[in-house]
This record gives sequence, structure tokens and C-alpha cells, in this order.
Amino acid sequence: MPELAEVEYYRKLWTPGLGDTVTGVRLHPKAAVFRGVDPAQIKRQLTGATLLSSEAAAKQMLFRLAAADTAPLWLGIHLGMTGELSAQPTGYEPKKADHLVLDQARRTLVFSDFRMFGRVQFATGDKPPAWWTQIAPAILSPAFTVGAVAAFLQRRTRTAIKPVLLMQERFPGIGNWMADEILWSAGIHPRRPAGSLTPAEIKILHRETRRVCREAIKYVGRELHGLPQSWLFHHRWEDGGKCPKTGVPLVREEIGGRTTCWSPGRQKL
DNA sequence: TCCTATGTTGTATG
DNA sequence: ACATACAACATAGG
Repeated sequence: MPELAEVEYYRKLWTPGLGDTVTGVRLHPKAAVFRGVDPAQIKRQLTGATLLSSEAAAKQMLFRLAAADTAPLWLGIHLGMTGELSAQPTGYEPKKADHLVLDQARRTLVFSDFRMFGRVQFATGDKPPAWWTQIAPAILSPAFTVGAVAAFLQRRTRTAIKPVLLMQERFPGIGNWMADEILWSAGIHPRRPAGSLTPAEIKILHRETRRVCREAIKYVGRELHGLPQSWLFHHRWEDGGKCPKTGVPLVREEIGGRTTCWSPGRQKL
């Protein structure tokens, strides 16, 4: 389920383990979540290391660890479509989809992802690796300006605005439900060509993008399903779901290869 | 059996 | 070179 807001939620579930040593590592060496990395190396280097800090950016998380006689260790996790983190009691028996399990004296930290679209990254070095630093500037940072959004839309004149909002290089952390939520609250039809938005609409889109991110982090950070009922989120999948603002039945169609939900009347072509 | 799924990426095509 | 469209990845559940 993880988009920016849920990623932040899951990141914090490992917070109890900060400051503690990893006494053992259990992993599935052949799991697809380890594509591009060496699971044996991860197991070797993380064992005995101390988990120091974590941060989230876009749909990814970065965990910093320290070990004797080596440069800092960087563990990256992308939750893909079905990834989750959890902290389990000592003695936890890993389940089938628990691909990376870090044992500590007082708990066990687990990354599981049954569909395995997520991934584990790993690096050592004094500075965070490129796969982390290359993530686009956050939507809630000063770099996310109306001008930057306008310029990005201009280069995608004919593309529907919906898939444009899913492009991580400009909208890091936005996923399918957040994109629909943004367009719904901005009153913009998801099929509108990106280049057809007026300056006024771009301004609203920019404002609502930031607002949805800020509020989603606030509500979801508290509890995973903590969004208010007034959000589209709670109605978008139910058959016969109605727009929380107008009471009119919602519409669902595929746009840009993803199921898209909107409220006709509020969002016109 | 068939369809869907809160994501990314490689490849083909324009 | 750039933008766009779509299959592929792997699995569970309705």
C-alpha cells in the first residue's frame, strides 16, 4: 500500500530498534527483493552493526548503521506495492514473505513483501549513496515551486495529468491513490492534457499537492488507516462509492494504465 | 478461470 | 534525444 505517507508510517515502526545492535540477520538469498545487491554481503556486514538512524524520502527509506572497523553502512528499502516493516517480539519465527529479518536483543525487525516489487539496497561509505541522494527534492521542500510544476507540465503537453502526477522525478512519493486525491481536491479531471491546465489551475494543483502530502503524513503517521472519512481514499474502491463532497456516484476508469477514480461534476474535461 | 491490486523498469514506437 | 505506451516482474484474493 505504500506511498509517501505510508512509507513514513512504516519507517517509524523500526524506531524502537534505533541504538541497538543487530545480533543476527535472516534473509532469503534468492528473493527478488535483493535484485542487484549481494544478500550474503548484507548479512555479513549488518551482523554486529548498530542501527543508528532512519529517514524517508519519496517511497523509500534509508537506515544508517555503524560497525567497528568499517565506514557507515546504508540500508535502503523500497516497499513496492505490498511491502511492510514491522517490529516483532524476540523469538519471532519468520513467515514466507519475510525477506529480511534483523534480530536485536529486545526485538526483531522485519521487512516483508509478498509480491516482491519492493527492493533492498545496500552500500557502505562516509556519505549516503547515489541511489538515495538522487531522489528528487521533496514536495514539501522549498524546491517544489509552482514554476517547477508548470515547466514540468509544459513538457508533457498531451499526456493526461493523472500519469504525470505519478512521475517520481517531479512528484516524489505520489502514488495512485494520492494522485487521485490531489486531482479530486483540486477539481481537475484526470484525463485533462497536462499542457491544457491554466496558470490558475496549476497554482491550485501545486497547492493541493502540498496539502494532501502534509495532511496524509499527519493522519497516516498517527495510524495507518487514519485518514478522515471526508477523503476520497475511503470511497474510491467501493462499488457504488459516492463523492464525499457532492454525494454523486464516483467514476472509475483506467487512465495511463492505472485505475483512476474521480467525481464527475467536480472534475470536468 | 479471470480479474484486480497504494510500483517501477525495460523496451518498442512515435 | 525525448516523450509515450505497454508488457513484465510475483503473488494473493475476490
